[in-house]
Amino acid sequence: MNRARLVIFNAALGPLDYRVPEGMHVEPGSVVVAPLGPRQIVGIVWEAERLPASEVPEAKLRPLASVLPVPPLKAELRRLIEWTADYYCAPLAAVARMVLASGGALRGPATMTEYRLSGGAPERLTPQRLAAIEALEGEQATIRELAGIAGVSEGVLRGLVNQGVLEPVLVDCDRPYPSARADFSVPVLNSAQSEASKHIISAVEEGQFAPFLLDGVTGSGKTEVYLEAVAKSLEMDRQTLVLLPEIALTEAFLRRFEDRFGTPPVVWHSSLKSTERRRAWRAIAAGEAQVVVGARSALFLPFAALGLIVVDEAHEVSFKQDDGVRYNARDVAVMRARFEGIPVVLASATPAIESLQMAESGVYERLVLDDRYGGARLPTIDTIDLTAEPPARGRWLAPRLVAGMEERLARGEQSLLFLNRRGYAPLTLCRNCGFRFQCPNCSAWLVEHRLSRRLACHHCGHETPPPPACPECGELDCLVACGPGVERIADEVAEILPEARIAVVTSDTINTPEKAADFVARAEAGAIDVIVGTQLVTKGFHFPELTLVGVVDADLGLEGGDLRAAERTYQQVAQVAGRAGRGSKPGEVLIQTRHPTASVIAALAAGDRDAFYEAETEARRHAGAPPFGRWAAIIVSSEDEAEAREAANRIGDSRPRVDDVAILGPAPAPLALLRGRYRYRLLLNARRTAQVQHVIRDWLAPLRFAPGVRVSIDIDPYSFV
DNA sequence: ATTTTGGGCACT
DNA sequence: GTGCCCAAAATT
Repeated sequence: MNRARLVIFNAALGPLDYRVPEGMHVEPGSVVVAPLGPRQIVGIVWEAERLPASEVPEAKLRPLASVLPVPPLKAELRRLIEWTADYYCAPLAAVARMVLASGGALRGPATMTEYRLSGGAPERLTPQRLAAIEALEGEQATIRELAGIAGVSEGVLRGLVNQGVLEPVLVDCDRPYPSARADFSVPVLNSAQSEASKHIISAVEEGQFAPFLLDGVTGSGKTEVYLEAVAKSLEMDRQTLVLLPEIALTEAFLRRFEDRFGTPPVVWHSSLKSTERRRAWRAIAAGEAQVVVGARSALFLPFAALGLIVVDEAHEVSFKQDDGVRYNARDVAVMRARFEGIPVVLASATPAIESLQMAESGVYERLVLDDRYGGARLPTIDTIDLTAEPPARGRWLAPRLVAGMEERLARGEQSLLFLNRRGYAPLTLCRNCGFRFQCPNCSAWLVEHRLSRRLACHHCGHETPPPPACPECGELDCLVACGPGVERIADEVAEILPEARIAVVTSDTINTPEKAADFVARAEAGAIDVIVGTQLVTKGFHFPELTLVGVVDADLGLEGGDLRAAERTYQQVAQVAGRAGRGSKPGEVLIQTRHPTASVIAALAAGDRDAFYEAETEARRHAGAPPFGRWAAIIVSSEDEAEAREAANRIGDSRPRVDDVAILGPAPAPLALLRGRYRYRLLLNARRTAQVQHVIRDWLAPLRFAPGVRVSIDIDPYSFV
């Protein structure tokens, strides 16, 4: 009898054995439907031959129900799933589910009915019918489309269908994507660019695992470099995956891609509609999608013939997924490239310390672009010490920054103010009694948003309109906003420069691809004088008239004791600084800070990247932080505070003694209440060589917790909330 | 995760 | 005996 061992889509259950009925063919990777209790469930065949018949008695096996009409998952992808589950301590089923993210695609081709002329003649030839028959010669489309082509009503055509003049044709709804052409518009690269791209291109030709760190200053033309490698991959009929951190602002990238290859790439992100998702998924699995540009979830797509992976802005924190399976797409991308035997390019102007370290130790090949493209110079950077040059009372912008903006406005140039804080004010309190608006579900203040007239929690989405009176003391009109957000900075700019045209760019205002495209178009056309934005504006934009960048509060990211705070601040400020002076006019960057001598700020001001990396690398080495040591977190949460604490304490009490692993906690997590769940955390700091995952698995395996208690493991954590 | 089973208990 | 609640077991 044929057995198959399945990974079924149920995170709590391990692999289960089934009987393969007579006449059904399955192989490892086949996607099948299997009975589980009273339900039918999707699973992936993990092993199909040489299965030990012993463990589960044959009589207990139920037969597989069906094989789904999709190509079996390749061994390389199954290996990636196993590695990801193993490394991140996640259930195999949870990782496998990410691969089959398009439920619709599993059902196979969706069809729709189109019509074409059959050659027959209608019983009565009315003028409309005659016109339609003449107009539709050689056409095939849906009734609606044909009606448009022929200029008659759909009713006329339905009449022709009834009489057999138009015949139905079943077609696949998922139309093929237009072909990208490697030779559509070949750019002229400067010598540094062509040198770098030569390395990647020859790796694509060789078709072997080869990791690259494409390390180029902002504006140096990294995209052109890797697009030439994409062109080579296209020529070789291999697929390419380009991972981008924020899919919301990829309009500009898609346009560049289209300019280069004559057609936009296939896009993949979480807010695709189900029909788009199915079309993309099937084209990727069939090997027809040539280039896929996607968010981190695209990493687990079932490419038929992957030839190259590019991770653009590889330092970006958003590549780390922090719910469900907690994985870092940058690192998994390198593993996928290794399993597929293909090159992978990590591109960044501000690489993560971990990536630089890999390059320095020779694991990654480092390709450097030192100069800006087209002779543009890097901007001059200066700090504004807010203690010495304070803003006017009730204001947040120092006089020197204001003067700079006035100058730019007078010259018809653009300014950009960066503040990584959405909304109007991060805290609202009552002037009378001191009441502070707090989220009922999270340990966080509610952020006032004036544009949308609401108080909002940025962690759980809780929203409430601002009340006219204090909910505590009942005093009317007593609420005061504390601290600045981008909306408040925009208000301040409007007061100082009443004639300036201001754009607020945050995920609240730019929340669709259309709005993003509109913003870019207006900024390029010079219809915006001042851009006020959050991290959304730190990367990807190329506005030649933008000559002044102001960092409103460079100290913001340094608060809170996050392990990567210094690195993230450096990256954000360096990236946003890189928006200045990208055209022929020189750029200037002014960084407002209360700690101008802090090493991060000083390095930024001196434009001394190496100094920052050296200091930060030393600090990491000293702290046993990545890449010299490893961190892991165990997060315990429950809607019941006592249950969460009790579970965390039980985990803490049974901690193992391991030489190379220090275990800290449990302690309330920095966000002790998040989305209505109380959270406790244990932190592990291990030597690089320690088997942290084994330690954690062995530690937690025997423990059982109350229902409603969730224990999640975060390997290489980024977010320390 | 979801469904089934079975024990304990109150009630008839 | 029956119904009900909840915990434990099973799901191949």
